[in-house]
Amino acid sequence: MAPHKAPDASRRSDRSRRAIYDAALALVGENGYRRTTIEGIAARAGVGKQTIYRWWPSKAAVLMEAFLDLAARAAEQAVPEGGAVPQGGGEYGIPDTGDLAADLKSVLRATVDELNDPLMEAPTRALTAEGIVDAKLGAEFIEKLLDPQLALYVTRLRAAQEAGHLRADADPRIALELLIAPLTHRWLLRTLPLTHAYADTIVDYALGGLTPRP
Amino acid sequence: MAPHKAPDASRRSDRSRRAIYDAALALVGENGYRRTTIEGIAARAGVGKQTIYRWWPSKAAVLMEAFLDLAARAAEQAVPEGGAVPQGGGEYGIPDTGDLAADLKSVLRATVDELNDPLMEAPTRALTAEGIVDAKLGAEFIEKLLDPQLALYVTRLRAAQEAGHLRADADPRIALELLIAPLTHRWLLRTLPLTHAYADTIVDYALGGLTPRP
Amino acid sequence: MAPHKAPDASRRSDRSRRAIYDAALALVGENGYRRTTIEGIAARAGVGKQTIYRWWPSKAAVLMEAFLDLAARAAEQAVPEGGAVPQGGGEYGIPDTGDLAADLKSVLRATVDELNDPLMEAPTRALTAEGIVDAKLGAEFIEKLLDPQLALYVTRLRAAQEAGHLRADADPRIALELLIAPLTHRWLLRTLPLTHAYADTIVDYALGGLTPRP
Amino acid sequence: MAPHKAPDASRRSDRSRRAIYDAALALVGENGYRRTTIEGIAARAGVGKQTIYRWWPSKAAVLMEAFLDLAARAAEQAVPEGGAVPQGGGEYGIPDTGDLAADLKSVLRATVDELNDPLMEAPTRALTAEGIVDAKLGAEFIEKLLDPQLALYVTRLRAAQEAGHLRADADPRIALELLIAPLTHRWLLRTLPLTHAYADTIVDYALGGLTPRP
DNA sequence: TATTAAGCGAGACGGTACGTCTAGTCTTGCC
DNA sequence: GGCAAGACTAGACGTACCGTCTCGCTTAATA
Repeated sequence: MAPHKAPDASRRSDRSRRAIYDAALALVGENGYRRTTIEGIAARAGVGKQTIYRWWPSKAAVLMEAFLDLAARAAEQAVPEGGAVPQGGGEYGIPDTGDLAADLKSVLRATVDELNDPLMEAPTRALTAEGIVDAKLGAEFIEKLLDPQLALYVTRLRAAQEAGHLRADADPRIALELLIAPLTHRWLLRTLPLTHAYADTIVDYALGGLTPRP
Repeated sequence: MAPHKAPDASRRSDRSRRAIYDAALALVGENGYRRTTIEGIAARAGVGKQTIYRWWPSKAAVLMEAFLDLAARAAEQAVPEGGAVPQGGGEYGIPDTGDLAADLKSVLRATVDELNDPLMEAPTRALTAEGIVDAKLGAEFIEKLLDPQLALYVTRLRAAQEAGHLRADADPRIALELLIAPLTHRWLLRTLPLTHAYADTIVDYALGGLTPRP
Repeated sequence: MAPHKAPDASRRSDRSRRAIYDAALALVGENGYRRTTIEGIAARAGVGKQTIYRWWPSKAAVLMEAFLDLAARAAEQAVPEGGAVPQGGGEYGIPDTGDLAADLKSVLRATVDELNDPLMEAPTRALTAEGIVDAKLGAEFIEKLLDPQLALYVTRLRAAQEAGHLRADADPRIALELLIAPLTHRWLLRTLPLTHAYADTIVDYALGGLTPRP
Repeated sequence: MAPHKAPDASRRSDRSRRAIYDAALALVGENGYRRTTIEGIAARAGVGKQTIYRWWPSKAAVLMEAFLDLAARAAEQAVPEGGAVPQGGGEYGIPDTGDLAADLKSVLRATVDELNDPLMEAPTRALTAEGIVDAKLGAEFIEKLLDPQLALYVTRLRAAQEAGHLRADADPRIALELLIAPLTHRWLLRTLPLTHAYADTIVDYALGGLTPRP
């Protein structure tokens, strides 16, 4: 079952690992995912190709880890020393001011900004596209990046239910998708511009429903 | 004046074109998009490589056209000879029985089935993923495949507005995204299973809203 | 039996072939055989690596052909237009002045000079060494380069036998080895300097024998 | 003052050294010199790569020492304890029965057998070929393996001169090459089979000369 | 007897070249 | 002039070794 003996992770060079992360992210940002090559990453990182092949199975896996590392470092910087460690990668809980609509709009607007950030765009698109085609990678992407963030919505929506601000019979997981999916849709498919106004509208429509209230 | 002389489309071999479509779809279905090569398509189609490079700018473009052709042929078969030609690729208008929720559920369930069809899955995913990364290709994908379908929703939702079944101040375009995006989200990202029940729930939530009605 | 389909030799690029010969010989001369790489040859020749791998099975084979081509071109230059084409690669018959010893000394001195020519040394050594280890290549080397030259000696020695200048019962093939082998030995193994005087002595010893004449 | 500190030979592991010899000879015999790698030798010997690099400058040097060790062990076995230790590697002096031709034939026949021994063939060819290209290694090869053997011939030939069986004006060193070189030539270049009969003929031709005796 | 310093097995590292594969261009000869 | 065929330049792929460099671990000789 294990045709290749695994390398000894305890002797792994941290310097190389970080250099590879940096090079991978930089190159994807500069040239796009397709034109980024493992040889290029190795050269830019000042690293032997084998050092990449030893630790990662594919270019996509390298980029994924680089991305996760980026998120983790961003998190560390945001919550300096011993704060209440958040669960997600980049989201630190959804505020609960008592006004569900306002709270959701605030978070979704932030998400819009994040998606529109040109620095993150190339690697995020690359990774998402890769995950769409490669189921294994996609599962990892979902598990490590997306699910933790979605869990925060579930928490907030459950609190809203307890407060009577959300229908008791609504499934928070599905409700959340009603809010998130339209943003993702516009961003991924580039159908129409992704704006704060759009985020607000989505919240209004989703919470209030589309049919006329009597 | 033009740097590359354009080929004379009138002398183009139809036999080769069809053979290339077939080979492309078959190979993507069998081996996945990544492992499908232009050389492979040419060999399978019994065609010179140059015949592909002469008429298409990229592997993705070949697949896209093959896909559109497939849809067109399916349409011709469905509406044999001189019927009212539908605008979209595979959707022939959304029924209007007067019951908006039922009509939407019926259409979205069909969409679920289509997305779950293993035959279509590989090329559709490949094309979508490619469009996510390659903006030009993505635009073509949206224009030729997605937008015509979405237009049908707009038509149906406007009719609903006129009938008073949909809020008059709701933007049909955004309303439609509330319905479609969650399905796309689950399918693309493979977060959770994509079922008829899910489609129904989405319609219910979207139309009725998430907050309690007084 | 033929796992790889052979390329079509009639469409082969002559320009590339010659460029590869030149690059191979130059690089071996400059850096030695070990440090000469196929990648290096391709780069220097301005040629894709595949063009080398398409036509030759190994670096040694490339060098061998380059060497044979060099010899052939030298031959063409030496015998301009329609002269009596010589059989060997670089030797154009051994003179027959009637004085066997003088003729042999003259030819062997020329051989000494050739072996001591620094331009030819590196590739010749490389090829010979490769042939010593690789039997197939060695056979080709012998057949195409060495045997034609040795045949000239056989011819001359037979003439000497007919003239009574060589023992009638001596095998010309073995006699020839008595003359040639000591030069080769010194050159290959670098035991002692290879000079004209040595060549003369070898001829004298071989012809006259080592035991005292009564 | 010394850029690289020399390793302390007194603490060297004899077990490793022998294991390396064995592995090197075995691998060259099995796979040939080219396909034998230092990593392979280290792995087969159960030794760290550095242990090889610490004590030898090159793969060829390892093989050379392994070869010398093999010869030495063979010698020890042949002359058990305190006998007159011979200088050469495998040759223990040339017999002097008074019949020069017979003595030389006997020794050259033994050499023929040695060269035809399939066990020794691969490493000997590899080492010789390496020495042909690498002058430094070649010099070592000559000094440690070839010259001691040739010295035995010089001794025997001088004795023959004193006994009047060899021309007084003949240079023993050159005479020896007349005898040895043809055998080496056939073996190295594989031109024709190397047999006892050939060895005999060489002795006859060399001693008696090629020209008719009056 | 404890300390220390070297050789050692192991193997990760930065590199180079391998031989293969595909991209996209160019050329030849058939239709 | 489009076409099938395929040779061409270019360059990335993933692998194999190179020679260097730690890492703990024995294993002397020293303190």
